[in-house]
Amino acid sequence: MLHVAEAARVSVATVSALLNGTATVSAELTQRIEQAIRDIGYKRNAIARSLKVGTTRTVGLTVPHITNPFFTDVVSVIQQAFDRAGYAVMLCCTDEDLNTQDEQIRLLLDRMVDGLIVARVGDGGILKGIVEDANVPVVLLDRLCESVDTDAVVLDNQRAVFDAVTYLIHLGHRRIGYITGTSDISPMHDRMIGYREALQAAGLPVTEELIRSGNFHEIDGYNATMQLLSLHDRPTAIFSANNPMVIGTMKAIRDIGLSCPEDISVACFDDFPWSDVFVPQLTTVAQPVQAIGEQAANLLLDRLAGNRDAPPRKLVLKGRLMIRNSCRPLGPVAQSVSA
Amino acid sequence: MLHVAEAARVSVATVSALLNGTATVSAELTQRIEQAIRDIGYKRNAIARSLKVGTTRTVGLTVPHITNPFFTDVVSVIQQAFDRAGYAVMLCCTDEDLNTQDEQIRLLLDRMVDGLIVARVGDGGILKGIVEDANVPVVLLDRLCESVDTDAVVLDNQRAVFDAVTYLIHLGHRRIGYITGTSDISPMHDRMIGYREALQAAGLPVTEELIRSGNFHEIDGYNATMQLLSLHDRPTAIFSANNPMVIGTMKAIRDIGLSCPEDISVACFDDFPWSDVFVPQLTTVAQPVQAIGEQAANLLLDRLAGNRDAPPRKLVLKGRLMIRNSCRPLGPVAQSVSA
DNA sequence: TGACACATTCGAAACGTTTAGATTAGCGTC
DNA sequence: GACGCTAATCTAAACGTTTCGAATGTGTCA
Repeated sequence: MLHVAEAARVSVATVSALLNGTATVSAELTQRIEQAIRDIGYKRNAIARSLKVGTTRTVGLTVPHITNPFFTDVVSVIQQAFDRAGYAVMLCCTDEDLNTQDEQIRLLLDRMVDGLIVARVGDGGILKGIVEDANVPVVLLDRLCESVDTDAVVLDNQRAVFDAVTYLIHLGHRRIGYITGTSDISPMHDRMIGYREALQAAGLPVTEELIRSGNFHEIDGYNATMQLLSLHDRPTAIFSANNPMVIGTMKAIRDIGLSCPEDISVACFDDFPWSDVFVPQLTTVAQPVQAIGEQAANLLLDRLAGNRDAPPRKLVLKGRLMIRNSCRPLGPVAQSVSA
Repeated sequence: MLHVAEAARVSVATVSALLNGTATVSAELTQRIEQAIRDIGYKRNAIARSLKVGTTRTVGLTVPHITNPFFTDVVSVIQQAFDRAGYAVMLCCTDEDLNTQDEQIRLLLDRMVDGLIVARVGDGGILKGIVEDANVPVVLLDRLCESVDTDAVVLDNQRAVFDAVTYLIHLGHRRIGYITGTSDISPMHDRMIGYREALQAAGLPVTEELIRSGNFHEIDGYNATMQLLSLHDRPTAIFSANNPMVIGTMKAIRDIGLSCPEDISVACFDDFPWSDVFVPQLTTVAQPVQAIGEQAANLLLDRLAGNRDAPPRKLVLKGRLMIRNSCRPLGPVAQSVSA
């Protein structure tokens, strides 16, 4: 900027004023400055600017795994929203590990991000302190946190699973296996409640042997399914509360020589673009990823626009049961066949 | 840092020296400073540091669409690699649009990223100038650029498609539809050559009516497939050169009332985690996403470590044909049935 | 005792902006 | 012609670090 100022024979203050529109600059100087900028190929150094104005127009986004299609989609939407608003997004993957998450958040905070969107993992960590300090606004995504009271957008997970399991019950299923992730994050906790309540509402027993948990990965879904399928009285349907794990479920069903939906019905959380193209077409609980991403971005953008004092806002969106053909109705005959 | 210095009754220079290990600090002062840092909860301001040292330990990454599973995986790998090296990653999606890409790159450059990994779109734009200025190192990912001579890691696309199409020919297919993206990016260009050469090597004619192109989206694949399937002499196999588009291909096949592989064989580029779980299990060309991501990150990290003068390095990796059951052998009888 | 080397520590000038407040010029008014 | 007002421009002090070179103190050796 100094060079530009010299070339245009003005002060740096005038150049800055012109660039920021903070003061009126005469036509003549405007002309000279713009010429100098072109000649020199000057680009404003946003780092120096950030240091002075105390804002980086950059936000941090952490998710457990970007390869989980739910997060892929949400990240995509969030990125677009911030892009439109002129913000850059720093992306971090925490790999479902609390220490990693804390490191990533520190990294982001070091770089003076203006705000944070966090699909948190585990409980505890430095997040609580950051929210309490209230220096940088935080929006929780997908996963609430008991101890952290801040803006959030989540799904009504309990209701979504309740509906899905109730659907299975209406089809005639009585023994419904349930595969969950670790229950220290709110969606898994809430989904589990939805499962139990659906059974109870239908007067069915909650059988602990039908509930298996894993660490969100395909292999965990595979192992859990293997266990369920080797029960002496195996379930006629399986609901997987996590998307990557359902791949494992399908592989286990295949490897054990069964087929879906003939031998076992399957439903799961999160929709895929290809859900209705391949066989079986999976019945899923679709999350409104577009809305989730946009709302999360909007909550943060609103804080960044200066609305700091409003009390924390929690947005709860509804899932949608996408009924396809991976769950089959169970008549008395069918039941005895598959049992 | 000023506050820390005051609290510890030392100069800021000493605090800085301790933090950076650039000079030896006596045990006593070290103790006092560390205590002060804890008391105050001091965090070093990386923005101010960046301004002074001229480096941000941040890199920019642009991809056309993060929802394309190939890019999802590669982004994930790259993010992890830079995370390990203590770098933050700013992610941008260019939506296959050159202007958007240019804006994103400017945004990243404004923020003084130390380097750039670009899965470019279109040709031209500001990339060429940036590489020539050589201020920030650039690594091209997946897509080469005639006019831009810099580090790159790409697939041997021509060979990969040659192998896949040759496989189809060996199965007995003679009329093989080909669906490509816009040919202004190198992979599409090279894959097309692979297709043509495979046909020629087998003494088969290259029929232009069997070649359709679209803009990388599912809907484009759908339309292209619809066109191919309504030819009076329709192909017995379709190869889709782009992953999202193959979803459209499958939907078109379904909507038109045909089935794969009975009526039409399908193969495509890029593997999915679920490729071998659902029916039909797609035959695909798998890219070594892990290697691609790591190599790209390594090329850039090497430049960032100071190796600026080495000539541009082009890494070409091999694809792998994953043969599953979405392509069926075509005997004379089968051929007449499907024709 | 003075000179010298060495280890610590410090003062102050950068880095490239923004911005508050000072200065200057131009103009109308009385 | 002095005065005040406005508009345009400038000067200089930040922002929070790093880093160069100087200053200080301590011990060693001739």
